[in-house]
Amino acid sequence: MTSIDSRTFKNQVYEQFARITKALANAHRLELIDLLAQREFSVEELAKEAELSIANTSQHLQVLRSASLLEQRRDGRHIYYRLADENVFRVWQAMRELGEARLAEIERIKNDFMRDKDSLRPLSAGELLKRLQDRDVIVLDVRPEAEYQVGHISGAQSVPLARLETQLRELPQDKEVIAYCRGPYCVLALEAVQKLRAFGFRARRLADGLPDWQLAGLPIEQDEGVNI
Amino acid sequence: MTSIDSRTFKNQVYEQFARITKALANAHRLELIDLLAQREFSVEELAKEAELSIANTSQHLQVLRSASLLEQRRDGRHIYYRLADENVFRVWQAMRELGEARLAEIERIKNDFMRDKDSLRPLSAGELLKRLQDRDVIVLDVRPEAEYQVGHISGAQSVPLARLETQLRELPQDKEVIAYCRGPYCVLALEAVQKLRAFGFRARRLADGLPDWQLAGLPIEQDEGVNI
DNA sequence: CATATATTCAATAGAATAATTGAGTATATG
DNA sequence: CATATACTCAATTATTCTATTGAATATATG
Repeated sequence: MTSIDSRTFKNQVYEQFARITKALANAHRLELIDLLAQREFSVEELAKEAELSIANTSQHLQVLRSASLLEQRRDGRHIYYRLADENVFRVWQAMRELGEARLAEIERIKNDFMRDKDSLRPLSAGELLKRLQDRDVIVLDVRPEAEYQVGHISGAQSVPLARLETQLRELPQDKEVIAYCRGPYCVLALEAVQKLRAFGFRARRLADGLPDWQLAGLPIEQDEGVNI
Repeated sequence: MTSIDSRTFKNQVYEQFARITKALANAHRLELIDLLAQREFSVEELAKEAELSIANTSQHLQVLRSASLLEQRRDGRHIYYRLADENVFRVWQAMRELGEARLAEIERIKNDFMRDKDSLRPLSAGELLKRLQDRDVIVLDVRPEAEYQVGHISGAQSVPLARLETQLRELPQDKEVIAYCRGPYCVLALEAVQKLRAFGFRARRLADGLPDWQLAGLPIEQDEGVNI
């Protein structure tokens, strides 16, 4: 029963952590994780959102699952995947911060895309929280309704992008409208802000998405009868 | 000057983040990062610590550097590498927590190795802080002295493992001795505790290493004239 | 200025990864 | 119970990654 030596120990430990980093080492899998931070999705839904083939999506999901980053459940013909642990999102969040801090390319890509789309600085979570307490703003969750139901910023109303124009008349003109969506690389809030401004509203977007808000411990609500 | 579409935008962004995750997707590179969390090291030193060939170490370092995770400086014939950003360690820390939470293998490997080596529960940082304030313990930094000089827990004394036996007589017998080292997968504190107990001291180790202590904002000191 | 040292570079071979295709499996539906 | 749906599996090909080897480069030293 002789114990392993310290080099073997280190090799084994770092090899285990590398299982996780290898599972994360792919752009599509990062996008899948970013989606799964919203709610569980079926393979089909994920394939559609990430614009991948079903078989390819399935294989990527299995890579993530075999590194223990995802769990699945079957419901009829569908198999739903979800993040196995809050720490999965924490790692992605830390990675995002590292990338934003160190990779100038990311800044450039964002600027390229946002050019002319979003002249105003997005709000931080802290700023939004304060303005919510002052009852100074209207907050719109512009993600698909299923994601709103699983959890949303307290006081936000669900206005999926597709329904935005028809619901415009219900919004008060005197308050600034803040739109938020999935996260900093989700384009829904950006598009909502553009539309709102085109119709004469003062509108800005929240810098981060719901998962960041939630992890920061800020107030959220969920629709009744929804199991997370 | 037409802006890119949102799919291209997402692909580009996630591809950038994948540059980072790909750089991290290797056990040896994770070990190098864990070492570089202590201080800057030359290629030669890193190769020796991680038990890799020089050429292989150099190539791994360049992979990390091209993902902007490391920076280097030349001093004479030596090239010293360091973490480019505190966020690099934060990512590794988040990864460690995820692995400890999700990979049962890690628990098993640690138990295998620690068996008979460390019967007592290690201290958390919070516990050590309290006991330090009560002046209730002696704290030993058992890392190589160069790492102590760059930064150490306030009040800790430098007792590199190799010098431990000769310095034993200087330690008071009436207080518990707490040893700490580089991190949870560093074996130095474990070995120190074993030795101390063999000589009749009450001894335990700190669960995490200096970088975790430092990042938590807990009190550290550094030797004069040392530039970090 | 020749030599030693520390590191990088280039070439190579073997291993692992990614996307596609088509077949296979489990569940639901008429 | 045959058929459709949702997903997984297996095989293939192209690509990328890893470690090794030996040569090349930059700096220090006698």
